[in-house]
Amino acid sequence: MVTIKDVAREAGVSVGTASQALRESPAVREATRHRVLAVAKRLRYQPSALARGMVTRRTQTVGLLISDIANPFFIRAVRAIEDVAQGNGYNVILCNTDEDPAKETQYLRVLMEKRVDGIILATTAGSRQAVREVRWRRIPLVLYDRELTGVAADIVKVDSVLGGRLATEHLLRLGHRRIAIIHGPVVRSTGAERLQGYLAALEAAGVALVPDLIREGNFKQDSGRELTRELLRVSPPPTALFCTNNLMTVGALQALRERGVRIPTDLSLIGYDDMEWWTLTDPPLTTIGQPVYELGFEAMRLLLDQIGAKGRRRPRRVVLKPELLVRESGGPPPRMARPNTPRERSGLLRKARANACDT
Amino acid sequence: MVTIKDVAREAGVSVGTASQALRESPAVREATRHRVLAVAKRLRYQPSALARGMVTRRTQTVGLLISDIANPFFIRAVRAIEDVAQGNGYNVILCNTDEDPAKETQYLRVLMEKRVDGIILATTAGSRQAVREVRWRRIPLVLYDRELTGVAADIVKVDSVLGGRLATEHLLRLGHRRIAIIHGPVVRSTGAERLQGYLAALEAAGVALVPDLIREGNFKQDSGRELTRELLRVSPPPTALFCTNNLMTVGALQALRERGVRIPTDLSLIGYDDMEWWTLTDPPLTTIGQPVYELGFEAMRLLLDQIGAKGRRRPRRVVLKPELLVRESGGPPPRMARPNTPRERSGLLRKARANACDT
DNA sequence: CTTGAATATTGAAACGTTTCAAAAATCACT
DNA sequence: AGTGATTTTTGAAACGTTTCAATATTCAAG
Repeated sequence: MVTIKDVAREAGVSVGTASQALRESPAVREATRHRVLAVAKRLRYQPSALARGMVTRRTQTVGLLISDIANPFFIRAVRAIEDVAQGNGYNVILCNTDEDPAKETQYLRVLMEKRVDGIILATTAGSRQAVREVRWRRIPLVLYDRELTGVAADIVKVDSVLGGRLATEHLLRLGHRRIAIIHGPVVRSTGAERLQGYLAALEAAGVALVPDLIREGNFKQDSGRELTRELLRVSPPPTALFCTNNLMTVGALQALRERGVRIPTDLSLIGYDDMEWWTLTDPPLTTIGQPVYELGFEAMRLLLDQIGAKGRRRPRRVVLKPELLVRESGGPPPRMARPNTPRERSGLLRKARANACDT
Repeated sequence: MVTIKDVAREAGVSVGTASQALRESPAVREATRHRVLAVAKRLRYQPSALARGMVTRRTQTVGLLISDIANPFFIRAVRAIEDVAQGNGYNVILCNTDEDPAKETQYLRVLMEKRVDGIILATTAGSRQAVREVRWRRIPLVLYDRELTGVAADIVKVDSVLGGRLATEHLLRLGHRRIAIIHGPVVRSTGAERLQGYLAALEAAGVALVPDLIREGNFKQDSGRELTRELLRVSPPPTALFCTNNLMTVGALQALRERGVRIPTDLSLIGYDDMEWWTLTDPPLTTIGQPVYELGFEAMRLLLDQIGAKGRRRPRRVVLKPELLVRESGGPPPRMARPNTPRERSGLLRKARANACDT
């Protein structure tokens, strides 16, 4: 491994001068700088970020913990965060916690050991102790998307209560009263808030709650599929379903398709988060959209701000607004559309009838 | 920042002993070890990976460069690679090059500066110089998914010539003769190979090539959409389209939908790579599937093998097989269609008829 | 008790940088 | 040529670990 010592020797200068020259310090003479740079190039000198980090106490690296790398919602944020980081001379170490608090704790430890300059965290809410450690060490921290009670840190999020309300009100407006929800884990702030918005909207409309229609998923595809299957077995079945994140919505779509339930004829579906291919599904999906890029952008801005700040600032909050994106998966409830029996909605029956039609 | 010196002082031992104790070396007495560990915990001692890395010349970190983080194909590989890495005590730094050679070059430099123990690279093929540097420094390297001519390194890939042939033969078997292809950049080995498979299949079937039906995209969604629009303007239009990666296929779907082209009635579409939600599109898509998890798994195994190896081994190649996944987006070309009206299969028509039945 | 062997601990070098006070070289004036 | 000011360069400390030869301590046996 060729070190700065080799470069210095070869260029006939001291190590100190070589270091200065390589970092374009103005304190070194033009001629010397050229000589050193030439030698460095010839020897293929590559500075060690480890050594540099030790003495400068800066690594120009930030850690980014997301809870699901398969979720496009986070991926788009990664883009934004990377863009801003790159533009400011920072590298990003991306860690995927898979909604697993143990993994989150472990990654936080690794990032601290690597002496990152700051951390952006979409928490699973199960790693409070580790997060406290981060704060205790005065490592710049920005919470992303999800709150963490009891931890005073900067946060960037979307108003999920509003999101839950927008979705539910939309369904109410269409005439639905039996509205099912598959919400996320209530320990995650997003899970709790979207549910809260749903409840608030129903209450405001004077619609009674049906506990059977309220199910807690885990923000992953499988739970969306499984819980939708369960909901379809409830009697009488819901006329509308609100699925509170994108992956669970994909799962719901699978279950609905497998049961032959027509959207929105038999059931209205509203999802959460926007995805490119949701205009390609059958039918295109009505969802709650979130300003994802902005979210990531703001998170990184806040982090840089903390890194640059002298003392401790008081925590800042950035709360963005979600919006309702109406496409074609919402419609009036079945009995309002047509005066036929509730069984009408059975997928099996429909298929049977469709076949009959064909003959 | 509390260092190992503080721990040693507080525990009444030398720095050397403290170090040993913390790493559970058997050369330190039980009692001493306990004392040191207790102090470390109390002081919230956190070792510095930087300092450790300097002296051990190991960082227990590997770099993973993928070319598009929005592409589920790579994401699933990331999972596999992370799983294996984690299981062997390694961390992964994930870098997204966005199919941009400049970014790739830059990331390779950063990873070398960070002294990662190895690199897994899905190359854009535009960073040959930087990759040579990696080899020159004897940093373990595994090429992933894509070849890089002139660089002798381990590689894990899928046989894309075969993939291209399987797709094309499937369309030929359905009776198509005007088969369009949107292939990837021929500078990427995957781009070139899939095209090659397509050409070989056509030639073997004695079907003349139509240059107008052969278009080069960039593996991103936009190019899929744009090129599909162009293909639809060719006269006479193709009866089938082979889209050689998943994102371009999404783009193609958008273009087809926007033009009201029915699949497979008006046009048969075959994509590449499997995605969860491709069973949810209208219609479910026939594609070439690749053993993604295995691909990642093998890549990390090879890398660990290199890291553990003494001297230089001769490069290994792992080539996996793709498979044809037949779903519903392929059918006979329009004029060969069954005696009943081709429109029969149209999604719109189906809906209309279903509604008619209901009344 | 001694003694020699076995076990545990110490202390210093090394890893590759940056930083900065001090020394050296150069420059601009007499 | 001498002087003081200015610009360049040097050399060593520091960053926080690991490693390992050298020393110190403990143990078992006589």
